[in-house]
Amino acid sequence: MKKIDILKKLRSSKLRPTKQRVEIAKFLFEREKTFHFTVESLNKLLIKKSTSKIALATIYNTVHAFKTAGHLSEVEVRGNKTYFDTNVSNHHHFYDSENSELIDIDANDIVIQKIPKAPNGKKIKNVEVFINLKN
Amino acid sequence: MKKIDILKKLRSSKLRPTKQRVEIAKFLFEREKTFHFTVESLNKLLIKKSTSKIALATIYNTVHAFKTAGHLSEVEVRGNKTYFDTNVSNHHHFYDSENSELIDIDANDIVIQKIPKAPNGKKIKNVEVFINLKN
DNA sequence: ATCTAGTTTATAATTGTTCTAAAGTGAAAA
DNA sequence: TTTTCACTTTAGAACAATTATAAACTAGAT
Ligand SMILES: [Mn+2]
Ligand SMILES: [Mn+2]
Ligand SMILES: [Zn+2]
Ligand SMILES: [Zn+2]
Repeated sequence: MKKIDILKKLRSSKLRPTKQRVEIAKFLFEREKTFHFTVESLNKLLIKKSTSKIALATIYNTVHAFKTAGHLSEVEVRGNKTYFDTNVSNHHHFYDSENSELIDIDANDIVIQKIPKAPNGKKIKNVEVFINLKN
Repeated sequence: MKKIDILKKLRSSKLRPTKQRVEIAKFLFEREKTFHFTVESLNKLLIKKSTSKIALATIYNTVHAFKTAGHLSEVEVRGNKTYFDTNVSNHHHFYDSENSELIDIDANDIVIQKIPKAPNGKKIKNVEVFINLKN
């Protein structure tokens, strides 16, 4: 994803392309593979990579804004930190608890044959599969 | 589960059956259906139910001790609170985000037909399915 | 250039959880 | 039994993740 697309992405979400947002967006979205992160890990990586310091509150604000805009999704992982995911399509995960690493699984790589029907008055929004790994 | 069994459960796990542990264990395990809770919710319910106050730190200690002993499992739910489960067998969950409620799904009620193989050097520990609900 | 709503920032506040260290207690040993 | 002591409970402090606050800053419309 090129810089011009980053600007489009922000503008189309009614997010002003500020210096901070562009820098974070470039870091998150200008990559080939899915990126899974916590705000803490993202903050550390941004400190290493860039010269200008971005306030932690801004990283929280921006990540939430991107999530609300549908550019990021939240992943459920054991622990008290929140994990985010640049892959916003419907997909599944391996979870390697040794190093707290998430690995994407394409939606088509898991086929569920039998599934219970939703409780009364409820509908199924989506199905998420976690494959926990060990060594 | 009767009181005598609670005492056995504690003793067999090398946990002294103190007043507090017995009270918490009775509350958690003397019921028909699975119970999903957070430490916060458990604390509130214990305050309502019982006369003698149990320190919050004791509830944390006890819940962790029960988890370590294999009497409770931890469930992954979106959010920053940790959820526990009196069902320690391999099973799945509906998750109703409207009211943050978990509902058990028996392991046999979900059949997975196709599953990717674990990454190099890793093995599959277990597979957890979450069915997110909407209204 | 001016204006203003949106944004960033440092810092405080809040929330969930763990730590600490002093007081209390279950149960084994005397 | 009484004694003893490792285990347990407890209040409160500490810590970690996140959110709120409010003042300074800025993108972009006019
Ligand atoms: Mn989580
Ligand atoms: Mn969680
Ligand atoms: Zn992913
Ligand atoms: Zn359950």
